[in-house]
Amino acid sequence: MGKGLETRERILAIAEASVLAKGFGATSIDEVIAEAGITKSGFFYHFRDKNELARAMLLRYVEANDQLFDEVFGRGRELADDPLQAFLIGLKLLAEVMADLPSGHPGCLIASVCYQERLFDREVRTIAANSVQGWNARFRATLDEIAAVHAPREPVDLDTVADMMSCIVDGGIIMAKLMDDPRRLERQVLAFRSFVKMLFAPSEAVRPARAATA
Amino acid sequence: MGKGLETRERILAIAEASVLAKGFGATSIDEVIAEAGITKSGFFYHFRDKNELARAMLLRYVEANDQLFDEVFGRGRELADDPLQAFLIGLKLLAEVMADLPSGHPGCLIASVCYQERLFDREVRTIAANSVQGWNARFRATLDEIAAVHAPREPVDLDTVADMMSCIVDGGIIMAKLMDDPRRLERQVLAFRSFVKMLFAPSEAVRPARAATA
DNA sequence: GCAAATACTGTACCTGCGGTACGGTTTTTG
DNA sequence: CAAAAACCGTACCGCAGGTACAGTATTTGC
Repeated sequence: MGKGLETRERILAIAEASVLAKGFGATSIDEVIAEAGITKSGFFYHFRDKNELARAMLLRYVEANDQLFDEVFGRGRELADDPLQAFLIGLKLLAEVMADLPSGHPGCLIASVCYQERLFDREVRTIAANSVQGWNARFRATLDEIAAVHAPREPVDLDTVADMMSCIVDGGIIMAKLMDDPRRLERQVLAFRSFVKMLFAPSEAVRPARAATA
Repeated sequence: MGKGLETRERILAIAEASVLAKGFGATSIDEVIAEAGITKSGFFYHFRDKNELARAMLLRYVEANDQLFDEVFGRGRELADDPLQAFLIGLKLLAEVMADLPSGHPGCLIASVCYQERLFDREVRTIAANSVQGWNARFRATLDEIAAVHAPREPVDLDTVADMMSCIVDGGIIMAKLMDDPRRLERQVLAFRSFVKMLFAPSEAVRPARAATA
């Protein structure tokens, strides 16, 4: 764990914040190195060019998100045996994490890349696409487990529901940033949770009274 | 309708495409004027600076979207008396419009602005926020009409459901662009439609058989 | 049909940034 | 203590945003 990696990490964190606030094209290397307390030469020692910076940023972002998902949905599985309940708990935890971010979610790097695709080489775009595809596959697998136990109320495509998770989060982030109200993101995640609950939970019209509320 | 407005419109269309593909910061005036077939002086005759260009682009985008929503949901109201059915028809039409775009949805300018906020003055950000707030208010009003007739199955906040509409579309656009598959956006809109349907439509468990499928 | 807006063109210039090149220096590490 | 790693300094190129301003073509109202 040399000092080099530490500097590299600092550069990536600063660059990520800048990209999420101004976009990749408008993120100036000069500003990044000024904030990181290094020189331009130092920067180019770590990254060959801006595209390599983008690649490293994306990989860092994806890894952090993977870890977060592992954490909340793993915890869900620890707390409930039923796959539906486990997923609902995970979503609740995820919503809480989103709400607890000090100054709101800083933004989704994937979305940022998506809205500036022409700035990146194919590799960067491939990383972005594959990452989201990975998350969708993960949720799809979870939904399969759920559907094996609870029959869905509406005939919806589970791939689409899995996609919806990512869509809601990305859309919620935009909404929260736009309105300067972090709770909007939390509410969107919880709304998606309601959707899943409604889709798979036994109808309250059939079994009223004390339905599961987890 | 002078020739000036025509040139102005051409500039705006070209700039919008560029901004959605590369971001505002990376959109060069030189490229825009080259494609528009005018000179730099000509550009600055129409727009004082890049920020004024951004303002005009946003207003143009918002107006076009307003028109689209008027169209599809107005048509929905023409085809059905029940507010729920009218909304569901509107959503179906919207999904069709999204799917029929020749090379997929080009992107949401609002989202683009949101991910490059630091590049714009407060006015631009205000326009973006107000526009989305306007759309949310519109959908909220529609949901109120629906809720007055059909009791929602789950106790969800209607403001959040209204927000969800914008979130799904923005998220769906990102997903579609990322995966290079326009149908993902269509499917997300239809999934939201299923959500609304499930939320307000009478339970099929209670009234099975020939439930409305519009 | 003519004057006055309108809608531009052309040229020249300043600033700042992304990026390259490369030699030198400090710091860390085996 | 030597070699590798992690930087610093400087000088330079080309492009882009933006300003300034004088001149010209085109449209429009009367």
